[in-house]
Amino acid sequence: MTPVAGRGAGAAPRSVDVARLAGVSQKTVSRVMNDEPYVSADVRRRVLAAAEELGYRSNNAARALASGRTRSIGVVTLGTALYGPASLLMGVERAVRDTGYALRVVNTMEGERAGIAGAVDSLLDQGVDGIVISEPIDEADGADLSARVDVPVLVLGAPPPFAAPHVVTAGIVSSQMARAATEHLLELGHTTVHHLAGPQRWYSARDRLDGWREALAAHGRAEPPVAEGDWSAASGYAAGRELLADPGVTAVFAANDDMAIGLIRALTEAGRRVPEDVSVVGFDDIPVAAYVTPPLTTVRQPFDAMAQDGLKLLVHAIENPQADPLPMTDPPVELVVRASSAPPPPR
Amino acid sequence: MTPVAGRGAGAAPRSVDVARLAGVSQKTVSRVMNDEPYVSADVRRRVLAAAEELGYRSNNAARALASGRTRSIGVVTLGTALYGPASLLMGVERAVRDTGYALRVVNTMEGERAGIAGAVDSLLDQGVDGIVISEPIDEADGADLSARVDVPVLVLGAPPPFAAPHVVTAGIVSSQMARAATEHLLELGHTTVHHLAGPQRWYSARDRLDGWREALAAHGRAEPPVAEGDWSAASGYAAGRELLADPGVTAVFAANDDMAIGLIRALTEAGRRVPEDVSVVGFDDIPVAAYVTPPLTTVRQPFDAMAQDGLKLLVHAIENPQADPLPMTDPPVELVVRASSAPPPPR
DNA sequence: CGCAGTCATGACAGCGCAGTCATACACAGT
DNA sequence: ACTGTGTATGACTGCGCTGTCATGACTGCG
Repeated sequence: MTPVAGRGAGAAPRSVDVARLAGVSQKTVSRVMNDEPYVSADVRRRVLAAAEELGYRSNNAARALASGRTRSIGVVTLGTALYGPASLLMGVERAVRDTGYALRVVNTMEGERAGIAGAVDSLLDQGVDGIVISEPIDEADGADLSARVDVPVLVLGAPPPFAAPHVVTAGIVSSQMARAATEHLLELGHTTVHHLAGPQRWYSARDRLDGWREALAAHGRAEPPVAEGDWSAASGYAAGRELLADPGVTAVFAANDDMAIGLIRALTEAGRRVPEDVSVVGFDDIPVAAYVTPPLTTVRQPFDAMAQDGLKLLVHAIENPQADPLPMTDPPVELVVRASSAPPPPR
Repeated sequence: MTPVAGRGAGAAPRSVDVARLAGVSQKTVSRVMNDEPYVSADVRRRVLAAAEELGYRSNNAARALASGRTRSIGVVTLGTALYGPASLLMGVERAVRDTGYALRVVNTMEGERAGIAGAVDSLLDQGVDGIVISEPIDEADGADLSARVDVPVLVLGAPPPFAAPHVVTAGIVSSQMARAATEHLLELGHTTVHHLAGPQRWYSARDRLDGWREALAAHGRAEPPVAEGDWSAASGYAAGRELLADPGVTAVFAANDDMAIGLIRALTEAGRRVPEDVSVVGFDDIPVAAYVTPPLTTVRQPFDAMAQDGLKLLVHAIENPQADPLPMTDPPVELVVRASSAPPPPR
């Protein structure tokens, strides 16, 4: 650094500058800024006034260096604008901010070079205090990640793709709700329910598939062949075209709303009415689900609550390194019944 | 810090540790890590090997403190999972990562305590090198923000709500495309086009309103009353119910796809066919737009390209503080014509 | 051969804060 | 009065890195 005497007028004020102005020591300024005890009301007032006057902001880098904590949490997302992941990310942001931490974000596209492990690595480089993995997917290299991770990890979405030393998992009991959605259709009288699955690299897609299987098994129904899409409406449409070949299909549970909508489009174009001929249930309750034709029966997940609950666990793990993980509370998921599901046509 | 001799075995390795192992000075390690010139190939190799062996990561806080730059960019978003903003955020993440910077995110809900200014403030507290404001909205206190901002700001979305010292604006020429969408309907033969506007606190909503006005004016058409929604399908539905009162409505340009879908639902329920009786055009090209009934004519924005272009400007401004802003290139926006728009019914 | 110029490396200081410890004072209990 | 305990403050140091400058080795050239 250039050893400029007196520092340029443009230089940001430091805590010593505030200290000088307030007539106290630098350490006392630090105390005030961190709400530490043992500062008299008078001194606190003077310091705050001085800080205000100078427009002082504490230097985050210096604080992090001195304290060894960055007060930031990193989140790994899949970089899609899909409603589910995007909502979850927003929920995470809100929850993180509520805890007083800062949020750093790294995306990892499906099939991208380093994948989740790479994203986690880059967060560790940045020195985060904790990591949130939102909607994990199965990656060949997922498992070797645990080795270098030395901060608590929260996996939002089930089940965890790897076991790291400080991993907590939270929220998203997709399988239960997938089961409920399937049972809803069975209870309407459908002999069986087809499934339009999400991409099986996503754990949440597997989870929904499992729930569907459980429901069929519990009711003693045979398991029809599974169609797999990529979450997109286009893939739902394509799957719908194929399902048309089987005239016996009367009910389909799609792993998300976009695919359900594509599916309905394919059915409609072919003259199969929804729900009179075929019932369709989606998952996510995207904002337009209630307004498409027909309005879509679907499953609503409380993204905000899941994020909040999860972050509570994560912050607890960060701030109490030795303590046991907090117990998880299951978020209230909800089946929203609309017009797209109805009893099967009479035979 | 506890002055432990020898540092616990669990402590993260520092550059001196790497230096010792490689038999060089700590400064040389720093040179290698930063790809600085004047390091022999042999030394570089040894240093990298030593770093690998120890699992060394450079300490970001220390680097930031010493260099005065955090190599991170902050983004302020509106905290919605709406397709447009969410896509833009994903684009920003990608673009930021491509530049080698880290990304910090702060949301600001509409009507939240501190608003955009507060979000910017918290980013400045964190010490970002640059700020991206994604989809600005009008806030009473927006203007006073400029005072304390000492880093370049990129506003993604037009027009800038305030003039800060280092602001660059990029992308999103909504008004032009809104105009194109409206003209598309006029050219199909509609006498006039109604507009279902977005919330007018959003600049992008105003922008689209302006474009619609321009188109009508250019064709010498009178301006029918404007309905205003809140981007949601529900608000589009509500607006649709009101529009039904006027049997003369044959074409509506909605400021986003969600509202368009809600609108279509209201029309359909009332027995007005789309597009035979009423044409509807949306905005955004959400993933399901092509698969709703009828498939939606809409405007597609290249979010990734906008984010990339904008970030190029921002990074340029960060790294060349004195230089003039780079010129903006207009991103290729596209009108996607589908079944929801058609010529008006014969009278 | 000697000097300038380039390359390669290290010594040293200091970025701005928080942690540790010492100190000073106030008041309570004996 | 004397000790003990709690409160309020400051001096000093070091977090791990980068910037500056010094130094030495090597090159080319008159």
